[in-house]
Amino acid sequence: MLRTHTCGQLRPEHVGQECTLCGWVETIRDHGGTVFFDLRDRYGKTQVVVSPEEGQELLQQAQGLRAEYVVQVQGVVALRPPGTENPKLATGQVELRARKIQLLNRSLPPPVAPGLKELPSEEVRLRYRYLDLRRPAMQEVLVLRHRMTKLMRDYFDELGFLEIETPMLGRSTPEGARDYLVPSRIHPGKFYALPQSPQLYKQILMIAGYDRYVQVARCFRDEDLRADRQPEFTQLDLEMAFVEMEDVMEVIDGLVARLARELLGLEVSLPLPRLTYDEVMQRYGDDAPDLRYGMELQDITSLAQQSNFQVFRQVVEQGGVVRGLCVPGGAAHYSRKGIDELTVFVQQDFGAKGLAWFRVEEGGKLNSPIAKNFPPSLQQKIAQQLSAQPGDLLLFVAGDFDLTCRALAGVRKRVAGELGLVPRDKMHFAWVVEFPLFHWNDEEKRWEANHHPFTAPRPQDIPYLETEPGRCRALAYDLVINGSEAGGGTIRIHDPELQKRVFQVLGISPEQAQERFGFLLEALSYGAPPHGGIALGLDRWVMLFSGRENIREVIAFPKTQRAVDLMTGAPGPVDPRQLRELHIQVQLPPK
RNA sequence: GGGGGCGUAGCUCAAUCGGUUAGAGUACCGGACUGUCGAUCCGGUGGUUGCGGGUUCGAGUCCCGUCGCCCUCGCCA
Repeated sequence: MLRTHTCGQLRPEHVGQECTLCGWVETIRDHGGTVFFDLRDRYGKTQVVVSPEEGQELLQQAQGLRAEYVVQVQGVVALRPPGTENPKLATGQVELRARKIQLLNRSLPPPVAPGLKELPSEEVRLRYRYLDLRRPAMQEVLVLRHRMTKLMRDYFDELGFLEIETPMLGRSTPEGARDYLVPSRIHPGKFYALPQSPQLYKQILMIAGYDRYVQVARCFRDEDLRADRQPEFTQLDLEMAFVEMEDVMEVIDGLVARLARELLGLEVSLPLPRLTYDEVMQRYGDDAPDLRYGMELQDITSLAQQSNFQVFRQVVEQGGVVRGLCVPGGAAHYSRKGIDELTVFVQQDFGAKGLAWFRVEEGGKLNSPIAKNFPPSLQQKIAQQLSAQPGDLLLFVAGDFDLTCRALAGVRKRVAGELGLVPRDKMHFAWVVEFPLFHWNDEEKRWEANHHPFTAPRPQDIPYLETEPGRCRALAYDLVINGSEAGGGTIRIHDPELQKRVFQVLGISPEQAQERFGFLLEALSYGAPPHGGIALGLDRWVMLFSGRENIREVIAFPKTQRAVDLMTGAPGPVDPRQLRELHIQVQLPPK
């Protein structure tokens, strides 16, 4: 070893000991006669002192050091002179009096480093990720990620789960997200697909009798990126045989409680709340609502119908709804200009026709350019239904139910953020259950699976599978943390006949089903046990538990919004010979 | 594919209504200094204002195009 201790280790008890530290030079304080510098590694910082008594050569060597040089320092641990202790450092009681400095490596002036007072742009941080990762904030989150993953593995190990790896090179299935493809050299014109999730393999494992499977699984989806979405991400994936919904949810409840306790020191009471899909869509317009604050949605369709406001009346006549929410204290916070911005927001982002608004005055009187269309008694009823207080702002969207959900959920999130209504120190966990099994794709005029085509319907809904697909609810459960979809799972279909019926509803012909999932249908025919599972978005969990607002902050080497790795330059061109071997001809899009 | 924001020294930022030689802090280079910890003090180097075009007597500033980064809608079973 090149060192005897780490830079976070030395304490008064080490005083007098000869020791050797290795690390990166942080700030250098050169007084001409005496030189101080902080030596840093991932365990902490220790002040090194170079005195003139140790000789001119050592002093000059110290004066030649620069930020991020790598050095080995041999010296004696000493108590700092009274009054010069540094309470900001864990090692601040002591210092290392250098006797010998070995320069292990130089560094160019770093564009980003722990010693710099200003954090550079994310672009610079990503280009020099190895420097960015030296910062304590990045180390903290990677340590948290490690601890969380280990706690998860320990927890499932205790419950008898086996971690089993599944292939990265699989087969493309056209359902779901766009695949990342890998060409086959041996089979010209054929491709593997990287897994979007280990879904089919884990079902096969259940059939194979490995009744408790878990995996920290890398997944790939070639879709557009977001603040909480990377093309390559990690799931804590698990599957259990001989279980019902509640069994899987209970296992995850236990995991949530343990992680909250071990990582955050929080006690979470179990079972976690269970809400139905219909309920959250009514109350929040969002299947993953942030339940740390209120501002619930209210339906005023019948009241709107009684008004003289043509916009509302027309929408209602055409079968639409009018819904809204009450922004506490919003009347003062949102000027006319601020409300205009919200209006543009719902129009541009969600396609709403507009945003109706009222300022609430004393006695439930509503003030707004459109208030004249609402008789005083109606104004009072509206104010009453939204539990509005003077000074509040009421916002309404009219349209079909789905549109009002999306627009108002967007408004609720945005307004809560702008008014600081989100208690950022709180954590809220909840389950959302009873999702529709299918949703209607209006463009392609067909039913699509809401989760995936292997999701089991509730037994009581099976009779309506063919007649009223929209009425069928799934044995599905999403875990929502602070308004983020943090995990989702389902009970799977284990009956090949039922699976065939679902394929039929989805417009997947028996031939197509055979072609795409023949192996699964076949496997289901060889004694498949009832089974179900869940996948947790590990990156999002780390985000939520560390309070980071961006998924790139919890991934060591993330990609930009255009899916580029700024450090390596991936994706990059390849040698024509490689393409020839893969039988691939590239046709670039016309410019 | 659509909407929005940003792009000036290695890094973080400034530059009035379009007006003189594009400034500051920090880093870097040189000098001074024996208890600092964002050391301090003195001096200095450093610019294709992302790129290309246009308008103008004159463009960092206005217009068009393009590239990059971020947020977002669509998309993400």
